[in-house]
Amino acid sequence: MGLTLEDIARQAGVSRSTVSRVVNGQPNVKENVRKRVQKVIQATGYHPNAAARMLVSQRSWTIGLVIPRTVNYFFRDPFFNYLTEGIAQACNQNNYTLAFFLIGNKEDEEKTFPRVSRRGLLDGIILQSGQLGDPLFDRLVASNIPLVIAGRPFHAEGVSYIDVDNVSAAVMAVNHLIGLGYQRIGAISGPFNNIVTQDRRDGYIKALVNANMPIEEALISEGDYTEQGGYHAMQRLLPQKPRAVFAFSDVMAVGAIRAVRDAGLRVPEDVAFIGFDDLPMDSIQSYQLTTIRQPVIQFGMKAVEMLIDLVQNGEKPARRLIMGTELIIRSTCGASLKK
Amino acid sequence: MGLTLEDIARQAGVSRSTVSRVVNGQPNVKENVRKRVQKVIQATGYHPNAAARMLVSQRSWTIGLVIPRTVNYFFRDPFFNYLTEGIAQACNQNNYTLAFFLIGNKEDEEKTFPRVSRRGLLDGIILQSGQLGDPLFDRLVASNIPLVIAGRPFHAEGVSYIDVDNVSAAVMAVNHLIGLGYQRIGAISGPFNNIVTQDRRDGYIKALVNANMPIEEALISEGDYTEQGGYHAMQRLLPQKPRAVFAFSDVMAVGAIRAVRDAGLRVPEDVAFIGFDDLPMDSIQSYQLTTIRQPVIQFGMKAVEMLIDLVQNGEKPARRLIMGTELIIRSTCGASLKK
DNA sequence: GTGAAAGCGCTAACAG
DNA sequence: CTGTTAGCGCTTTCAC
Repeated sequence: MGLTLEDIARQAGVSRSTVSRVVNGQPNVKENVRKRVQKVIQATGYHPNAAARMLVSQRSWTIGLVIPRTVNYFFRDPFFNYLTEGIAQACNQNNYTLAFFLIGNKEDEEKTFPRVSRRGLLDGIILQSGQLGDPLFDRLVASNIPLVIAGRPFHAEGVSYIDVDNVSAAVMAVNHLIGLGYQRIGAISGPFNNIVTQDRRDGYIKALVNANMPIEEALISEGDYTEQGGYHAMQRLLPQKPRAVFAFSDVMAVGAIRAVRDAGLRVPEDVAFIGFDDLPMDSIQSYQLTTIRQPVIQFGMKAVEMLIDLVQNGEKPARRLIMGTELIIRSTCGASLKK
Repeated sequence: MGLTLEDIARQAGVSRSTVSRVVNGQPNVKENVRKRVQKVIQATGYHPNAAARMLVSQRSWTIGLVIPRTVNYFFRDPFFNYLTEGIAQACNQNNYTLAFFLIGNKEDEEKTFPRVSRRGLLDGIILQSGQLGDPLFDRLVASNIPLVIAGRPFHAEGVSYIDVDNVSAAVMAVNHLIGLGYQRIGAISGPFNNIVTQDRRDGYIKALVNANMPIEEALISEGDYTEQGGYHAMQRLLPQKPRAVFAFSDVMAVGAIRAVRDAGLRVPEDVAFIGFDDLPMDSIQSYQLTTIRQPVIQFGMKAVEMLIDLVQNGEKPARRLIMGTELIIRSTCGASLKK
């Protein structure tokens, strides 16, 4: 351990530069010299020192993933597992290292922020955000380091982001229910201070309007993207006698279905359901949920690719990428009953 | 952007050395000079360059978390969320950066391994392992970088690790069932090639032996730490008519309980249950599971602290830390029926 | 207390 | 094609 270019150069009887060229696969090295150097590298198990390389090249080949726990679903929502998976995968493929920053509270933020924004450590940052007024968002934008927001931010001028087309996805979901002939279509939404929630709600309304169906506030029940939340939201919704429900997440759909069954009703015969996410979760599988599939892993990978683009080709103009979704028909929507 | 020590020094009318001392909070700087320098640093928003600091100090203040997906529960098991949370938290507190390596397949491994083991990038590594014959384990040990295994490894000579006392935990679980007077106590285990599984199984057997109860192979049913797996394992176990079951994870317990109910039996009146983990999961909450609580977040934090100890004080002798668990009594064990 | 100077290990002109 | 040289930005002796 502790080998340097110098050591390899000496052993191979060449100069540092030549070894450097070989290490970096550059041309302009005679084949037999290259072979000789490679042999020494092999034999010694030499690896170039990352810090030195970073310093001289002004590139760390590291990107940061910042997850504020205002997005406090980190614990519970497998969304983050898949997002992280996608990001990690893309980092691997592009030979980037992934630095992971989980920011819980204000104190964390103060301690961690300098590391995040310190030059030299990170080539760029992916921020998983979407919460209204996230203070991290402004600080990161101000810190002037290449930045990609995973999820459309509230103030999007000049910032690059990637998002799923939640509005269209919601329209697709509700259209599916409308197409099956259901009249009173309810929604179980997330917290309204959340941009994803707002988009899906917009889509829900848009689909109803397109179909000339009435919008009833009472048919929208606010959940919190947890199973419990879905259960209670459904309990509040039940008196409105919805014939079908669009739940803004599969997890909430499961909770809502439980509430329906506890009330002595059947799914989909009495209340039909469509969810959102389609992450392969153990606890959901048996429900045969009709749902909207988000390409979460792809989403993570694209975020990395966008960030690398920013790093290599400059941050202007800001990049945008909106990803599509897919309707997955299973049994809770009652489509099979109609045939 | 692009400020260097030199710039600050010039603006403050001192030398680089002095600025460096101020930045690093060293003594031997006159108070008024310190103030002056700090003011310039404030005003300019200067941050020292991480790469340069790494290079000269030979310390990256970065640790790597390596998760092989042989441990392919990453997707589905919230255990990793909590472990990661604990690790991230401890990194924050100690001013370390966390680099995250998710290694899926052989190809990933080949691509990523050089980055993991390259000197300069990482001060040390936490490996989440426990799978029999994990090739990463040997490579990492050989790479001679400070290493902590999260979970007791199969070959433990000379390597530092942290683990939960799974044997005692399982004894505690089964003793609880025995104490409630149950006779035929079954187990739903994980895959046998897994060291955690083996330990819990050993504990299960030990408790029965201590109580002079017979060991029946047929009462141990192999699951895979998923809900489905628990369901099917229970279906196979049901003909043995167990009066109580120790499931090696809460998720499997939930699947098993479903199987019991689908068979027209009641929990805990016909079959009592105790699980393992006690991670706060949405989909489990309503079951009121009696279980063994693992301190997963603590576990992650301790792993980081152990690694930092290794980095700072040398890797010899190897460190060991075995953490205790807690019995959480709720309703599935039937304890309340006995009163 | 403070500054000058050396050097961490590497890359990238620039000569030859 | 290959070697020499000059830094990247910082920490750290060592003088003063």
